[in-house]
Amino acid sequence: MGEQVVDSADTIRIDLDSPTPLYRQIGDAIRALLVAGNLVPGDVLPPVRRLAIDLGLHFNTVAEAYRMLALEGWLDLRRGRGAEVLERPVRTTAAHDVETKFAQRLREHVAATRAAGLSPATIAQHLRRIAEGLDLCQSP
Amino acid sequence: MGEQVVDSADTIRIDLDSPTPLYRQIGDAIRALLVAGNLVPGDVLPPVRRLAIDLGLHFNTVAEAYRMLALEGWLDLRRGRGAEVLERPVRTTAAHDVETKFAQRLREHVAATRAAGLSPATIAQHLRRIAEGLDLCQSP
DNA sequence: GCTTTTGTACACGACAGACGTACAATGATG
DNA sequence: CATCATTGTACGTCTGTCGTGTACAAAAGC
Repeated sequence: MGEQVVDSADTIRIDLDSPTPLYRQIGDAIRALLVAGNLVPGDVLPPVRRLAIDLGLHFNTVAEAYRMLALEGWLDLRRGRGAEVLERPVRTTAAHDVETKFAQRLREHVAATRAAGLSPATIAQHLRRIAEGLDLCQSP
Repeated sequence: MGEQVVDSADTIRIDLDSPTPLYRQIGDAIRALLVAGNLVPGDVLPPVRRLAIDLGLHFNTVAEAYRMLALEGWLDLRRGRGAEVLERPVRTTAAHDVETKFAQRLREHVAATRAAGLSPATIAQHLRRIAEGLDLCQSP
């Protein structure tokens, strides 16, 4: 235990022109790694200053992202020790609201991407790929 | 031509607690309707004040959303006349960047939803449904 | 022509985001 | 044990954006 998996700019891509805040972009990207299993309990994230340099941002921005994930229960955050990935119970307590919002956002995201010029076939391909990954993840 | 399809709160759902700006939520929702074909060229969107009342927002917020869509080429916006849906060439000019960002955002959105407790099976179901819709849309 | 309707322009207040600086707690090192 | 580097935290500041209020301009209806 205790490996460093997040190789910064390699897996985390930041878009300075995006309307979504930087700290949220970082947090979202790391959460994706956590859910995917690229980061497992016991792993230690890079120090905020280290990751900040690699991303070309201020370390307080990275710290904000870590705090967001800590509030969600993903990280154990202590000064002097770093950010350690916690065991997090992935409860399947689905509220109706969650599903509704997910579906709507998904439609909107797809629509925006179509409007941006990406072909429906390509979009469908990505959607199916993710869906297959989810099947494997649940009952192998 | 000239029908009013957007029945406000029926099809457009606004989340006041969301970090994404209200005008963007409105615009994204309407864009989804446009791409889906629920709104076709010649249709007229409700006046900004009307839609604002239905959504419980300020009319300038709705106007901002309309302007966003007008900049993208979806609407013909003139004072006194209203907002008319335009014929918009859906060019399939896919930049690599668009596809990459779409895939990343999609992964992050799915991860966040899983973290929120929605089951992988349900998520996969939604993904496949959208994918099928895209297939029909392209070559029936 | 006058009134109503509809989008526009612009200023204002509030808030969040990103950064800079100083600090506190942990751990390594001698 | 003392010291120091490392690491996250706290807080102030500034800029930009968001939502709104108010006044205006153009088109349509009567």
